[in-house]
Amino acid sequence: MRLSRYLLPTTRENPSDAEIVSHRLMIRSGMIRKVAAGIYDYLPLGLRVLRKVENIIREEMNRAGAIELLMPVVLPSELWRESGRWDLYGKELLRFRDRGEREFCLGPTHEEVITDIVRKEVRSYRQLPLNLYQIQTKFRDEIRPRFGLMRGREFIMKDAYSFDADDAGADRSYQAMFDAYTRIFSRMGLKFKAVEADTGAIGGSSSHEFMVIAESGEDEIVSCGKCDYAANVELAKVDEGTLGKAGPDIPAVQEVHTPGMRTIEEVSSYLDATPERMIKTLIFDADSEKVVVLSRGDRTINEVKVKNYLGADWIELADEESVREVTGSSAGFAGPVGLKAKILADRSVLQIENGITGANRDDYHYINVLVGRDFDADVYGDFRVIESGDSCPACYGNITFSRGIEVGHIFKLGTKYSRAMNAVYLGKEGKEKVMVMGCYGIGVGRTVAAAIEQNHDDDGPVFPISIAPFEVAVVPLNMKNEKVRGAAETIYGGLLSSGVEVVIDDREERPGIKFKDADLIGIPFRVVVGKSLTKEGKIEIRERAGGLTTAV
RNA sequence: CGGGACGUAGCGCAGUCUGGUAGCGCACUUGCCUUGGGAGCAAGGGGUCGCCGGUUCAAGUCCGGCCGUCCCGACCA
Repeated sequence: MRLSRYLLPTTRENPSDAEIVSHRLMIRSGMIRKVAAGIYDYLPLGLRVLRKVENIIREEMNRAGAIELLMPVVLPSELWRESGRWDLYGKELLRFRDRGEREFCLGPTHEEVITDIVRKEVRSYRQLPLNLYQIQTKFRDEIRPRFGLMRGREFIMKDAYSFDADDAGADRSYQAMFDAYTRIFSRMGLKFKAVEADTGAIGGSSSHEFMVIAESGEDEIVSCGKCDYAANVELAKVDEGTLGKAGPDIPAVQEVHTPGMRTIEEVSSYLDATPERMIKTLIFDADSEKVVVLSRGDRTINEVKVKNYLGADWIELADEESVREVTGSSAGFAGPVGLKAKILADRSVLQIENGITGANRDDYHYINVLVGRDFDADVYGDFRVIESGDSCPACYGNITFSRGIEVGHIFKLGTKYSRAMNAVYLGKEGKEKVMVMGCYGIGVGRTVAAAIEQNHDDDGPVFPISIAPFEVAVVPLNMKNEKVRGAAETIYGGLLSSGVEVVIDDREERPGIKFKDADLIGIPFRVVVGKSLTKEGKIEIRERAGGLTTAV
């Protein structure tokens, strides 16, 4: 490829709307351009990197026995109604009608469609297991798209779906994908970690996220230094250790005046107590029911755990009106004493020997509150977020926290979709059985962004050769010098005919611009033809990563 | 959706407070010069100042409405 004939709109300035490195560099290097919020053009250079990533994914999926197909982007509402997700998926599902007023949506994921295919085309246990995948454009109408390709609304995703005769088979399929993902991200030169994760809107029994370790990651993960436990903090189990015992001689509950004191900090400092003595009381709307959740004042309640415990489809912190409905007071004065509601208590509450909590009356709190004596929860369990200071829930080792970018997510779906949509097969014994499913996604564009987040310097991305847009850049420094130009053309032609992905920067630009651009687009090797050729008959080969230069 | 900010040439910005016929840097075109880390000189081209309405002799600037974009939060694969 000749840069003089290529579309490579590099910029010197950072775009004003890009916050993180990968977004800035993808714009500056001319890989992508924004069309609308969360919607991007892939310019030629960006597309080349995208294709590299896709091809690695494709090779490893095929190697793992998965089969590629392609499903539509526009999906009829009927299939989504069958699974129940037409009503549950919410505003992220972009819906519209065709000229005949039939309802459609843009596909955010394809469990329904693939299950429809398989239930129609697969009849016998002899056809199982089956793993089908596609690499295709998805649309999710995100509340807040951000960071370029990191969280777009339209994005390219590899999604695979496995169908097995039984749980044991499904476990094997899951493990095969786990291994394939490990190979995929390794081949891209990424530092990553597979962590236990919540299944969210996709559902199913368990899942792992593949996290590329990077400070700019939107997810926080916890991992153990001693064993191989690693999990997303939104799901990581908390082992509370030894629980405190109620003190025997706590005086009776007493109401105290706390005018305008709503937060843990305000109340604890007003009453000269530590936050550890507060009983934090939050009201949630979960599906159509209202639930009270308690934790120690210094702990953070984990909505995901509450939601999963309740088996709810959605959950949110109750608004002022709902809080008053449940407690009779405004937010900030809620407490479990005397409350008639479903109460879930994190076990950290059991450690409080002499508690302080809201009195369910504006401007009043209770002191001397004792669990079991003054109130009792319906259940005591793990409802809080893991924090530094907690120990590993698997081995009690020390845990560390880091941030990650979720580039892949694999799920054991069980029979959630196959049962709802009647995807059955005839077993050996001639009996009809429900297929057991798994699904496996990789965000292709996000993986490119993650690779840049993890590997870059001040001048641009440092791509590993496996995903670089080109392998070699031949850079003649003076296009007017016939000798320089001729040698560069010879090298370019030679590399080209031996199958190397090579560009020649044959633009009439000065050396500085050519060097900066070569670095900015992240080409792993640069062949410089300049003065050293005319003076010593040498060219230079320079590695983008590390900057090692060799004269040849 | 709550909070905050922004919208002026392809990009980055000034001008808006205090109304008077739109400017700077980069990029682009032409010429000269230069060729080892985003050179220099000269001459050019490029703008419905986000949109609609209002106030005014006069609106990029003041007022109202709308749209778009970004950040924080909530939410989310």
